[in-house]
Amino acid sequence: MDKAWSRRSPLSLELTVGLGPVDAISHPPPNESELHTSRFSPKRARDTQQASELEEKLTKMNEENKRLGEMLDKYIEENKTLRNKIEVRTDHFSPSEDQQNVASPAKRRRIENDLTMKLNGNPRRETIDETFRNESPTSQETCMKFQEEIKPKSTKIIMQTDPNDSSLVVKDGYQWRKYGQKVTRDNPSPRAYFKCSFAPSCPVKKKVQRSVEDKSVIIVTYEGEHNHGYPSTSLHENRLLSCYTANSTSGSIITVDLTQQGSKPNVEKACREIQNQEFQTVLVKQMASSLTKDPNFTTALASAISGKIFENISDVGLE
DNA sequence: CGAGTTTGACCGGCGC
DNA sequence: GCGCCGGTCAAACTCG
Ligand SMILES: [Zn+2]
Repeated sequence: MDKAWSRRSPLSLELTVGLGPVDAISHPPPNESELHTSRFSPKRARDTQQASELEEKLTKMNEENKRLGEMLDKYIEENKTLRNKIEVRTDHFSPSEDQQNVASPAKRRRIENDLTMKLNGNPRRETIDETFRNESPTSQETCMKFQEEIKPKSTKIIMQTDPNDSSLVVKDGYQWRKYGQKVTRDNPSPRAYFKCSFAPSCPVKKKVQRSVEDKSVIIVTYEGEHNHGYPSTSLHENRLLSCYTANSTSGSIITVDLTQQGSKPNVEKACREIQNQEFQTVLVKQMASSLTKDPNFTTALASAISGKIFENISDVGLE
């Protein structure tokens, strides 16, 4: 396994670098006449200086943009390589190994449960990444686990919620009707089962359960896709959901912080999250899993990132 | 009174 | 075949 990819920690995806200082953006660029028609007026020297400064800034920003683009290309390329290696490894399994690893649906479910357990018990949220990068005697099996995780058309979302809020209600933009609750074997916190309130015309279900170790973290598993729009009119909720749907086809894991849910989104926190190592790890993990399934990965990722950045910019602008 | 929630019963798949 | 477990059903209940 190529360790270079994982070793390049913390995956220096400096998403904010291209934005530069905010004032460089908020000042409108000089128009053509200001740049080129200045005569021998007293203001000329100052204008020229301003113009050259602005041009310099513009050039710098263009360079940054170019660099970001190249970085993105590089990551896409690396993830393609990664995917190829996963496929190669899978192909090299002998039939006997295959039978040992995925002999029956039950065994497959075991593997899934195993993963979920790790997920539930790991507040640092590096589950698959950690499992995947550790080269161990069972690395082939973990490779299969990775594949198992991205196979189903279900999406796991790990949400940070207010620890004081003991309910399992997640405002994701859709309306849900609870149809069951169960205490599962590996988690003392009950698991709640929800159906979309548009059922039976909409088949979507979700499971919500708190993490074993960190009860402020809840894990939401969505199954299926909605065949209708958002009933909710909340912009914030819908933005959250659009982030989810952008990734829903790839069976990826998404981390969302809902601590500020109900009030104004915490911009600084969101911004910090983008730069946060864990967030980046999750992001790149998403990139990897998205690539293995979704040819339109770049579009989805770009919209997810730009959505997050736009959210920050627009909310900062409102301050 | 209707819609949504709670909760014990039930069911099917699986391992032993 | 039996017991375990996750998932679902549906009657009873609650709330607006
Ligand atoms: Zn729906």
